Order: sequence, then C-alpha cells, then structure tokens
Amino acid sequence: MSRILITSALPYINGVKHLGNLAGSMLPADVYARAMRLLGHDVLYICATDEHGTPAELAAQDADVDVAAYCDQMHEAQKSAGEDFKLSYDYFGRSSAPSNHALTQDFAAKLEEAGLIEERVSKQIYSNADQRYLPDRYVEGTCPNCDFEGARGDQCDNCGKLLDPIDLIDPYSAVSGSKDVEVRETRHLYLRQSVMADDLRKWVEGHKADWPPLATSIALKWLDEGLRDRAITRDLKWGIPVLRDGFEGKVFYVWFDAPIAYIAATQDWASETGGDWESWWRTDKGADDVQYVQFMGKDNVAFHTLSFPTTIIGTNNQGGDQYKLVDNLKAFNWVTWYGGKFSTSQKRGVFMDQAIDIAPSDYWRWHLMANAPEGSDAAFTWEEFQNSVNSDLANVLGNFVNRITKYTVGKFDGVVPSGGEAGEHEAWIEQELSERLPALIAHYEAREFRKAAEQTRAIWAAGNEYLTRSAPWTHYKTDVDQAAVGVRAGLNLVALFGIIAQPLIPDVAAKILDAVSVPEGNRSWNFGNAADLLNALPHGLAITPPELLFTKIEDDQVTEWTQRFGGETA
RNA sequence: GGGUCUGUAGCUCAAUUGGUUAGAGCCGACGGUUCAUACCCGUCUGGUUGGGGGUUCGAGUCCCUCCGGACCUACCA
Repeated sequence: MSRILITSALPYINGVKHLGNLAGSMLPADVYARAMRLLGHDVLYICATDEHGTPAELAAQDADVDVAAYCDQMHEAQKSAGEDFKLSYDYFGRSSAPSNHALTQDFAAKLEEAGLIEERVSKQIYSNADQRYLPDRYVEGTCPNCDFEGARGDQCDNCGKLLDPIDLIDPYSAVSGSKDVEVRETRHLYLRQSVMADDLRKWVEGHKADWPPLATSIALKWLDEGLRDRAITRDLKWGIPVLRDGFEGKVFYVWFDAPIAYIAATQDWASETGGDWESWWRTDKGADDVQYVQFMGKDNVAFHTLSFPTTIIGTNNQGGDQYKLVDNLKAFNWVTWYGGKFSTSQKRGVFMDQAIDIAPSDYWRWHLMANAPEGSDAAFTWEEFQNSVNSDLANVLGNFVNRITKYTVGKFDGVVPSGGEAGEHEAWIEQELSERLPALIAHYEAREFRKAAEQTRAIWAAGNEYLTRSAPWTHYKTDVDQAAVGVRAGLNLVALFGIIAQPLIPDVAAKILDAVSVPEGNRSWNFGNAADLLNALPHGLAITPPELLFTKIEDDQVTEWTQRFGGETA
C-alpha cells in the first residue's frame, strides 16, 4: 500500500467550469483517486476554488455583488457541480481561506529570509474611471507598430507583435472603455526565480522519463530562455495582504497563493477530519513516502514546474520546514468545441451545470475519459457523445447486464445456479481476464485514461463474446447443468464488470453491484485468479435485474442540443 | 516574430520510441444468433501516414522545407 496525494488544478472562481476544465484536471484526478483507492492505496485528493485576481473582482462587479459574497456563491456553485459529477474530493477548499492567508504569508516570509524576494518599481496603467490598475490584457489602444486600433496591452491581434501596455497610443480601459487612464509607478515584490534556475533545471531534467513531454518541454523551454524574476504582488483589494511596510493595499498575485492553497486546503481538511496534514506535505514530518501527483491543463504547466517549485525549493533550502515537491505531473491538452475553444468568459461550449441537466454524470465521465485530451487536443461533438453512451455503455455493458440477469430470473429462479463444470468457454474468458485485468490496472497506474477506458470496454465486450460462445440458452434445452455453468459465469462477470467500472461510472457501477448483491467490502480490486472470479458469487444468491441502466440518446436529442449549444460556436 | 506540440481509414484515436504486411472502436456492407433496451457475435470494405525532399539496409517515427491546427510567450488565470 502506498500513500498517494492527488491535487487537481484549482478551478477559477469566475463561473461554473466547462467540460474542458472538467476533462483536463478535476475528472481525471477523480478517476485516478478512485482507482488507487480500489487498489488499496491510502489516497488524499485535494482541490479548491481559486478565488483571487482581477477577473474575480470584475465578475463580482458584473454580478453587482461584493467580491467576497460573489466568491461565497460561486464556491458553493462549483462545489455542488463537483458533487453532481461525483468528484470524490477528500476536501474541496478555498484559496481565500484563512489557512491560505497565513500559509502564503509564511512562505513569503521564508522566501524573504532566503533572499529570494526583492522590491522593484514598475510602470503600470491606472484607470481613474475604474479606480484600479489594469493588467496588460485589460488595456487596449492603438498598436504603435501597425496602427491597429484594437490592440491589447500584451499583444497586438493584428500584427502579432508583443507589446508593453504603456507603449499603446491612445490607451483605454477594456473594462469600462474609459480613456481616463495614466501611467503610474508602483512598487512590487518579485520572486527571484532566476537564481533558482539551476536547481529547477536539475529537478525537471530528473523527471524527463516519468513526466509527459508536454510538461518537461514547456518547463525546459522557459529555463532555456533564461528564467525571469516574476512579480508576485498586485495592486488589488481582494486577495492575501502583503505584510510589509509600504505594501498596504497590495495583495499577493493569484498564481503565488493558488498552489499554496493545495497545502492550506489540506490543513483545512485536517482540522475538519482530525487528519494529519503534515504527514502528507512535510518531508521532515513523515511525508517522505508520499507519492504526490498533480493533474492540470497545459496552460498550468509553467506555474507548476517553475514558480511553485521555486516557492517550495527556496523555502526548503532555508533548512527549516521541508515541503514535498510534485512527483508525478499529468498534463492534458484541451477539449475543443467544434473547432474552437471552450471559453468561460465567452460562455462558449457546455458547462457543468448544463451538462448535468442533459445527461447523468456517468455518461459524461465515460465519454470525457474515453476521449481524454491526452496526446493532443480532443474534439467534442454531440455525435461522438451519443455514440459513446449508446454503443459503449448501453449496448455493450447495459445490455450484457440486462440479458444475463433477465435470463437468470426467467430460467433459474433468479438465483446464482449450482451445477456443471467449467469447460473450454470458461477457459477462454479466464485467459482473456488474466491478460486484460493486469493491463487495466497498469493503465490506471500510468494515468493513461483513454487506454484504461478502452481496456474496460474490451473486458465488457469479452463478456458478450463469452455468452455467445457458451450460449446457455441453447444448452438449456438439453443439459441444464451445462447452461448453469454459463449463467453462473455470466452473473460473476456482471459483478466483475461493475467492480472495474467504478472509477469511471461510479453510479451505474453501484447499481450493478447492488443488483448482484456484492457487499460493499467486496468491491475493491483484489483480483485473484480468473477461475475464482467466475465463481465468486455464492450459489443460491438471489439477484435482481437492475432498472434500465442507461437511457439511449436519441437522434432528435442530438439535433436539439446541437441547436441549443452549437449556435454559440461563432 | 520566437518556442513547444500536432496532422495517420468517412469520424475519434493507436502503433513496444528506427524494425515484418500501419492497427482498434465507431460508421457502412454482409452473415449468424434469439437470452437481451433490435441488442450481441462474426466476416468484410476502407490508408501514397498533410505536400515535397533527404538520412538509413529499413522512416508514420529522425533531418530540411512548405501547408494547416493548437498552446505558451512571463500583469488573464
């Protein structure tokens, strides 16, 4: 048994997340957590809402509520959306929690002692109308390079040139449109990542073999270009206050405090449950044997491989508190939406709350993981979704469970029959299982979710092939014992199929396991030899065919959804 | 502009990291079965691996170039 700490990238607070966010971090982390628990590991899965930064303040302003109240609301909404999708967090915290304030300030103090923080003055656009400093992308104006009038402060969309907002001609606020803006000097703290570059490179290069290329290549590219120091404070009201003379009214940058919230949320988990957070995070307090796995989208990689590790390594180098660095990092590409991107701000695509109104969470979980954006971006289409549900879930799994349980009721009094002896057909399925089950486990351990889903489906399909081979309905006419062997094996396959389905489709898996009365304690992944798996249910055990497991998605539903959501493609 | 990734069957994706004849699922065609939500099982069709050039005994894989897509490019997160 291992101890496995799992975090998924923190969902940002500015709205319920779309399917792309779900598929790229929270859901795979959950599936992994469930699989590892089934394998008997001690798992702690931590997530939280990421609540600071300019977009949160602006979203609150749009909603015409106080930012703290807005975050309260949205935190509850996201927590509830997570519950709807059966995300099995051990704790779902908040980056705005008091624990994170204290811990972030503590890290900052230690980095200061380590000489890794310094003050610098920079020029920033201030909007008098909005009464706020404007991040680069919230300033627009005329491009000094090509005279394009709608250039953003960071980059001109017309000529592609990287810009500094103070160079824009006739700058205006993208928030209010006001031209009443001015350049002000403002003082900020910088994290001296540059002095950590060698440590970081050594660490990243040590993970070339076990991290996805997506992760190491992004990190090394930044290092190759020369890691620059990064401002870790902002001129905002909402956030974690910087405890320093002259920094009144300033807060830490959201990307500085958000990853620290992984730890702070674990502290909150500990205070709620009586757990010991230090044994998970502090290598000087027993966390040495913990395997820490992070899940994130590709846009998050730099922060998780460079900035946050700078915080951790810099703090550890002080020789005091020792914190864990990530061991395994799983980065995902995007789920794309009819050729474009999902977008929270532009409300394009399908969002978690809408998705759950359309179809049960298991349908989404299955489809998104069977088509996870692992190797490259993955296209979402309604037709593929329909296909996944109808073909994989309803026809292959649902029909299997239904056909054998109904037959048992019809011909064997609804109980697991005795009689007969295993023969060549049973030997065939045993061979299949003895190859496929270890492969399935290996895919989960390697966090290869497409392959895990594919193998799961292949095992279900093998069950259908087994029934075709053993054909108990044919033997029943001449040799009831022979038929009993097939029915018994079939019912045990039902139980097994439910057991292996649990990480991906927990709700239906539970229904299946209830139908064949598998006790809660017998649902973990201790697969013995395949012959025993086919004879695990007690003879005489009463089984109950489940209610319809999956409702097929009809063509007219696909048409309706395409019209309802597809119109926003643009 | 720079960097990284990517382009394989009608669709969604594989291919033990340079090694036999490029494989699965879906879709389609045909056959079988009748326990089942008309589902399942089997067979078959389908490819100049984006274009062009190169290295090599051998290239989907490595190099060059062109074309398309995505992401990052440090104050959006």
